[in-house]
Amino acid sequence: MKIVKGFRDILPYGSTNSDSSYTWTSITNQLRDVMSSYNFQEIITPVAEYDSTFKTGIGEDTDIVSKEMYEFTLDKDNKETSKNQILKYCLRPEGTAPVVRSLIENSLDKIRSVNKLYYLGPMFRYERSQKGRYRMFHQIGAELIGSNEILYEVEILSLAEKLIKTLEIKNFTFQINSIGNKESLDNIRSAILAFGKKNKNSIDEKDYKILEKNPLRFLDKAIHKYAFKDIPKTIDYIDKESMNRFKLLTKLLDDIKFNYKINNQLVRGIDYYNDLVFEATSSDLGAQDALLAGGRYDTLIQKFGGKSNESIGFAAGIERLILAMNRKNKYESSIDFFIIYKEEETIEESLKLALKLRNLGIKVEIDLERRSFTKQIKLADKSRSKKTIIISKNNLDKALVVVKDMNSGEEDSVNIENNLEFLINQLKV
RNA sequence: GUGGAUGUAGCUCAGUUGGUUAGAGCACCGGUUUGUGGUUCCGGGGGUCGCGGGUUCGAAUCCCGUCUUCCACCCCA
Repeated sequence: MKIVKGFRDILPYGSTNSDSSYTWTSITNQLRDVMSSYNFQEIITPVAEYDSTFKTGIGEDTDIVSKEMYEFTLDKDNKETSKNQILKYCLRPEGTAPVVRSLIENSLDKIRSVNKLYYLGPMFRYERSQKGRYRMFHQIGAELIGSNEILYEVEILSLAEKLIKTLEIKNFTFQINSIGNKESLDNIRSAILAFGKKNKNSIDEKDYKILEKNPLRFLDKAIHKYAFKDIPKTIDYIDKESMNRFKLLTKLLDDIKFNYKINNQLVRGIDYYNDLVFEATSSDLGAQDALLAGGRYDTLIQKFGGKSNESIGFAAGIERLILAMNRKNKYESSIDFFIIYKEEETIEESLKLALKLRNLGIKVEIDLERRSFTKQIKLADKSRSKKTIIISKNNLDKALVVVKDMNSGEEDSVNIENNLEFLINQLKV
């Protein structure tokens, strides 16, 4: 019995932040709250899709689709569908394409002219795993579908930054670039291709193949190996409108004191982007240093058969965000009250009180193994209870219990028959 | 897919040129001490030494294979 390679369990007593369920939920809740504060609403799509969603969405030539997808077919399908039509499923490698698929399928674009959506869930890519790169990983992403208003770009970038800052991640950098419209992309490609041909002798055979197949990828990944001067910059080839947009965006970002660097070599490994592309990296992560990445994708909805709908979005890797937080055991589970009985004969009354408090939504633990008083208070301490309720037979006859604050050591006597509110109020202090 | 490391108790690791019932600390369980806890002391459970072959009288230790995890390439979140 073994977990799938590159997949991970998240456990109740995990030793690091990313494999402990308590931390995981605390963090994802915080991220959700940020999305919510920008009024993005959650969309939950299935983990599996037909392969066409990603082939037309991301592009067949991308690494993600051509070699990293978990694809499978089911023999059972052959009986249900016509024999010459083979259904191919895949586990989703990213979130944008499914969201767009769902948006069109459910006519969300007709219900609202602008949709502000976010998703959070597992993604799957068949890659060699290493630090910050797993075959099953989680992304939280935002998609703003239905407008090319440049202020939304500001909003999206600010949202992305807010996610990072909320987790108190320190060493991060935003890089932005514009890759223009489709035409300018073609121009950039041919410019890089021409540049590469001119310098063919000084480029490795392997890199030259990348160059021929995907010039943009070469620009993004391989060019830093060489000390070329006059490398084509995307910014020199983009159309005038895109150029103006980009200039305006940088001005708006300066106005709100958003910290960024312009990287004219930055492109993305997914085909659907145009104009703005961006990426946030962390210097604390090693080789897999991208915390989040995204950009504008004005033509994707049309590719899926929807009406023209300009859009922008990004996705953040949750495991990487947690790694970049660079702190251990910051989040720890605790309980409100640990109920301790001095004499075993009061155990049933103690349990009754525990159940009563739990019904009020209070987090209560009690040892039901009839352990000694000393043992119980040690357990209370170990489970990080804020307070203990100490029950003894003498007090119980008068409906009294002792409430002890485990931090200060202070004790109060409380009447549980007519002053239960006192206990509850204690939690707010 | 390429290269390099790793794998001994739940965790972090010892284990000497192969030699008899494989160890420590932490954690866990029980007891003890501390006025009702975070301390002290004592005891206990728990390991097919990643897995499979091979060499040997004898393998955690040597050889081969395989798997896992990690690091880098690559790719990306």
